[in-house]
Amino acid sequence: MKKYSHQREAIREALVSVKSHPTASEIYEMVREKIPNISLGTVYRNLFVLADEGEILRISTGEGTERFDATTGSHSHLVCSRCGRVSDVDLPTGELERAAERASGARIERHSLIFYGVCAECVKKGAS
Amino acid sequence: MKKYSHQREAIREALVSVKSHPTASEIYEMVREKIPNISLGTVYRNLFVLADEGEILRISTGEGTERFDATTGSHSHLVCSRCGRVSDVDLPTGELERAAERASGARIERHSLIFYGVCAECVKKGAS
DNA sequence: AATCGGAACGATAATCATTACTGTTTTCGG
DNA sequence: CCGAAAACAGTAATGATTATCGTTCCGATT
Repeated sequence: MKKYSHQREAIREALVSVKSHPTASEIYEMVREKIPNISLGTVYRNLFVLADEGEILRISTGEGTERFDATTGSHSHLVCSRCGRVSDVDLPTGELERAAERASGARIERHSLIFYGVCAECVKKGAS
Repeated sequence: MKKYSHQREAIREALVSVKSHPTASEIYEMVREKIPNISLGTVYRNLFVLADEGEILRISTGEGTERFDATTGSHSHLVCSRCGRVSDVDLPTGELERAAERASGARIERHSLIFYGVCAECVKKGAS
């Protein structure tokens, strides 16, 4: 049976409370303010549990570290090559999976769409 | 100045010779048959050089290890949850980047689109 | 309220892909 | 052929993620 733990709840709340897409260690630091002696392993374990339950999203940007996102609705991500931030991009991508199934004959369950470039904020600051 | 090395050429040829999407160590093993004492570091270094030059593609599937692809044309990938293989999916995705630029105001340079599911081959074998 | 088995925890060690370092070898323009 | 730049092989270091293990907590059942 699945059990409630306030560690898991604190981790989820920490993630929900930010609009950014923190790494496991960043979440670890956030949660440490509530539960100072929480273990990094616990953070990882619960992030994976939450991701399996579909409560949060795992994002692999290919830029080093895994990131997590409390927004589970279908959306894409942008990795800024200038500031490194990962932000959300709202784009209707529902058609993509069906198109890919037609093109490949596979049974597709989910997808990950990540854009790389310079975010709007960094474009505003200085030229290229 | 950039210099020619037959290690780099062997690495590129090894990658071109397969339709799969090997990891750095798999490429290392392939190249070892031609250059038995090549170093794994050399493989990594040259894969990154080739990727920077745009001669090959780096693929981060989020399933542990980085993979490489000699096919540089715009296409997507499918990661099979049954057999683990990574295969190509030909899908016109040129519109995506423009749509994302409109939605986000960013200047987008490239993107990565990865599908997760059961590949056609595994669907044929046994039911779900 | 006390009990018990399973789930989760904290601490810590182990993995393992990727990077960094170092002294030596190769490439290639002059 | 010569020398500086680039690349190499070998190896050590890094750092994120995983695994282990003895202990603690949760919650259904008495």
